Amino acid sequence: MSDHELKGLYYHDPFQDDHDHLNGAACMQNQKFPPISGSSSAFNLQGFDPSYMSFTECLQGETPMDYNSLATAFGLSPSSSEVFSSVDQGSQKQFDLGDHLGGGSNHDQNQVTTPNSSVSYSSTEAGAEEDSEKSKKDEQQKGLEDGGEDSKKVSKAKKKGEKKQKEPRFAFMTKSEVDHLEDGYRWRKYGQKAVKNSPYPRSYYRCTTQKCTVKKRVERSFQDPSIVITTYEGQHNHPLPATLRGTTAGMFPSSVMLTPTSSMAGGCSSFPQELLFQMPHHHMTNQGVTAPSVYSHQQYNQLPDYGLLQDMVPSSMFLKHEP
DNA sequence: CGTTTTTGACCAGCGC
DNA sequence: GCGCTGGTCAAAAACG
Repeated sequence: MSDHELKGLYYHDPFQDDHDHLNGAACMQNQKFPPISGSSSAFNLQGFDPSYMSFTECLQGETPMDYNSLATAFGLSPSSSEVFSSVDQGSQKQFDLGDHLGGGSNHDQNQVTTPNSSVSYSSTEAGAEEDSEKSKKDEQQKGLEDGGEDSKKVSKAKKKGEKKQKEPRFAFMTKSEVDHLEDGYRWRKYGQKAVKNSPYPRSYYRCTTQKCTVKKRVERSFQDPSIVITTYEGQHNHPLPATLRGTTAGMFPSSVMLTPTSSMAGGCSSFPQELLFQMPHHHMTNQGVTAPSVYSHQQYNQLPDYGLLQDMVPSSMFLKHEP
């Protein structure tokens, strides 16, 4: 194994956006957490505190919050193209997930980082990094309509014109036996690829609802096979399939935590169910920036104005799914 | 029989 | 230019 692998620098896919999230975070710095009217707020998970809506709810887009809120919660501003662009472009190719997942050290598992410390993250670096692969792919899709000839193979002649705007994406990790976690939506698998440096393949799913372009990628961590990494891309433009509702609502963790990626495994093990937000601290840590910290549910609730979350803008979540 | 999964092929981008 | 890689397509197979 090469050095970079050992360092876990290769886990880019699900988190290559995370860096962007980070950038998005920077963009969000002046925004407050989505002020949810009355009983709901942010994207906490249901089942724990009724005042919070479930993660699933957020995903569904049924509530006023919708994905936008979730995105916002994650530092993605649906209304901000800037954030979007920074969010979804894969400017970052490498991510030291390895540290988070397996190896990593187990430090600061219960420390609380102050908002200030995370603020330093805001320094964007790739935020304006033009449209990388994403747009290119779009081209691939749309382009080619011209050559209906033999090129029909892969080219799907998509109505060009519309410069498909970058989709917001976010990833989260789930401790689960099953790869494809039920999230309430119906997905159709459209591809599977072997993941570099990992014995586990990555599966590609698309929302089966017509006109819904949401996609998601699911792969298992090669560092910790018990962890499934799910990356959502896009925003559902429809409600949850009725048949699946209810059964999934309670599947998501009830507590929210911000955690140092390196302590993820350990942190998860101490709770029946938990949701952890992983801070995109990759290179940050190298710069001496305080590493993300773990927040208990209570701590989270106590965060004034959610300033912490706001500043930290998690790029991904860690879910522990107990079947 | 309609829908979903499987799977090999294809394409574009990137690094060398 | 070449090889590698991620993402997608689509025909065939599997499934309910």
